[in-house]
Parts: sequence; structure tokens; C-alpha cells
Amino acid sequence: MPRPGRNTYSDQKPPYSYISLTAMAIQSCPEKMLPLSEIYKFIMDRFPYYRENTQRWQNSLRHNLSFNDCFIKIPRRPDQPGKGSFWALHPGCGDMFENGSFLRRRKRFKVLGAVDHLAPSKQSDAAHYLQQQAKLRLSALAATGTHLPQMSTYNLGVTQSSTFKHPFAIENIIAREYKVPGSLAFSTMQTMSAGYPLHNQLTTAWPHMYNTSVIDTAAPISMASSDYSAYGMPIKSLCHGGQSLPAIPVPIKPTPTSMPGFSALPPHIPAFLSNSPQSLSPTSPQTATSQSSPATPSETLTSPSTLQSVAVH
DNA sequence: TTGTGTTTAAGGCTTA
DNA sequence: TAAGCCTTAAACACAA
Repeated sequence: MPRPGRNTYSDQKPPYSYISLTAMAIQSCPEKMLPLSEIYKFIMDRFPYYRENTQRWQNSLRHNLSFNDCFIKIPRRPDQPGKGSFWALHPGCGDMFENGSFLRRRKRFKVLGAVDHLAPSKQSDAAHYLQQQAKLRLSALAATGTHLPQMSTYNLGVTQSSTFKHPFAIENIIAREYKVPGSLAFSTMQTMSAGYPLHNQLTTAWPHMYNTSVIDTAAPISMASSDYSAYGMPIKSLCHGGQSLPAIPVPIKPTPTSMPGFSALPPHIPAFLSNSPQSLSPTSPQTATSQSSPATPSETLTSPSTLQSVAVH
């Protein structure tokens, strides 16, 4: 793994792949979906390296979005004018990264050929679900007269201040890994008490996928409003410490970190997943995450229950 | 015109 | 060593 010799990524290429960077951007957004331009912004804000040669890496990034099944395209609604679609993570890609670390992908995520016949409905289902999530949030926020909070979904339902920076937030990771090159990154991460692997992140976006130990296309999805918090988040998924901790889809190669219950946390969870708009760079301005475009859906409740996937190796 | 999205190809690197 | 992953480049189509 490259070890930048400077304090920041300012002149070093981050050790993350484009897939990881894209996943970071998407996960950093409360809606768990971003338009391409916002993904660009997220990356450029946090990694000054990518403020140059934009054509090159942006082309690569677009290639990855199209090529990899772990990304799903969500069309804009008519009331969401703008170029391009929204991009989200496929709900089944939670185990894609080794030990939950975005530094390395465990295996390539690929949609099962056997269920490819469902492909036409995949994106619309995903769109329905994500937009429904946004709708629920917006409804709740409208009722309380507040704005969409720029706070991590982790903070919802738990006693953390709005300024809380998750220990695995990308800011912290980078600060630890690169402010002191070759130093305490690993051990520091190990000492962190409360990790939030990608699975937990996905739980917020795809609760039905992570509240069952297996992907069950037949299982009806309860979307009763009582199951949701004020932000449209499934209450169960917010209770990290409870019994309702989401189970993880069985990986091809099970690892301790992917076992239900998270008895063992990854030693270097990436998790970039803070929604904090703070830049990782000493020079970067406001980040894109605070400007993400929430959907304003109006569809009826729909769950992407037909989504099936498998990580292959 | 520009941004977005798709596809193909090639080469380097890592892993099994 | 083969396979897979990642990056980069390029061409093309489409839409705002």
C-alpha cells in the first residue's frame, strides 16, 4: 500500500480504487445516491490529487460506474431536472471489500446471471426504494419544519453530537494514515471501539437486505411508518448495539468480520462514510456531500425485493 | 457544446 | 502462470 511521504494526499494518489472512491462518495450522502457530478465533487474535495487531469480519472470513473455491477443507475425523476442519473450502490455489494476496507476489494461484485432476467426491474426497484427513503425523510422533516440534517446517519438515534466525527470517517482515516506516514494507522484503528462496517451503512439504505441473513426475494418487506425513524431510517438499523443488528449476506469466503453480530471488527475499516462535509484536505472547500440532491419521490412504497446478487471470485 | 453513459481494448499489478 | 482486478485510453451515442 502506498505511503505518501507528505502529510496529506495533496500530491499523492490515494490508495483507493475508483470503485472505492465512488462508493465513498455515494455512502457519504444521506440519500445513498449521487449524480455523477457530485461524485466528482466529492472526490476532488477530499483528494486534491484528483483536481488535476480530471478528464483522465473522470473517464475512468465513468467506466467503472458502467462496468461494475456494484453500481446501479437511478434515473432522475421529472421533477429532478439535470444531467445524468443518480448512482447508488447495489444492495448486495456490502461484502465486496475485504474486511470491510475500501483499500482492497475482496472480490468482484457481479449480478447473478440467473436473475439477469430481472435486470429491467432492478434499477426501477432500486430507484423506488431509495426515493421512498428520501420521501420518508422529507416528510418527517417537513412535519418538523427542519432541513435535511447534514449529519451522519450514524448519529440518528444515538447520543452523538452533530459535530461528532466518526472514528472511521474518511477524514479520520486519512488523518491517521497519512499525517504520520507509516505510523499508527493500523493500531489506532484497532483501538477504536465502535466500528461501522459498510454493512451497517448499507443497512440504512437497504434495510430489508440487511435485516435478513439471506436475500429472500419472497419475503414481504414491511415498510410501515412505525418502523422508521424521523429521517426515514429503519429504526432497527439504527440500533447498532441491539439484537436487531443487521445480519450480513453470507459471503463466498466468510470472514469473522462478515459474520452476523460483528463480533470482530475489521482492523482497518475505511469508512469514509461520515456525512460530515468537512474536507480531508487542508485546502479543500465545502464538500459535495452537503449538496447532495435529495429525491422528491411520490411513488407508492416499493421494495427492490427482486434484487439478487452475488459476489463472485 | 458539453456532460453523461456505454463499450472495447490494452497493459500493469496482485492473487490464487 | 493464469485469472482477476485496476487503470487508462478511446470511440461512440445520447441528452440537457
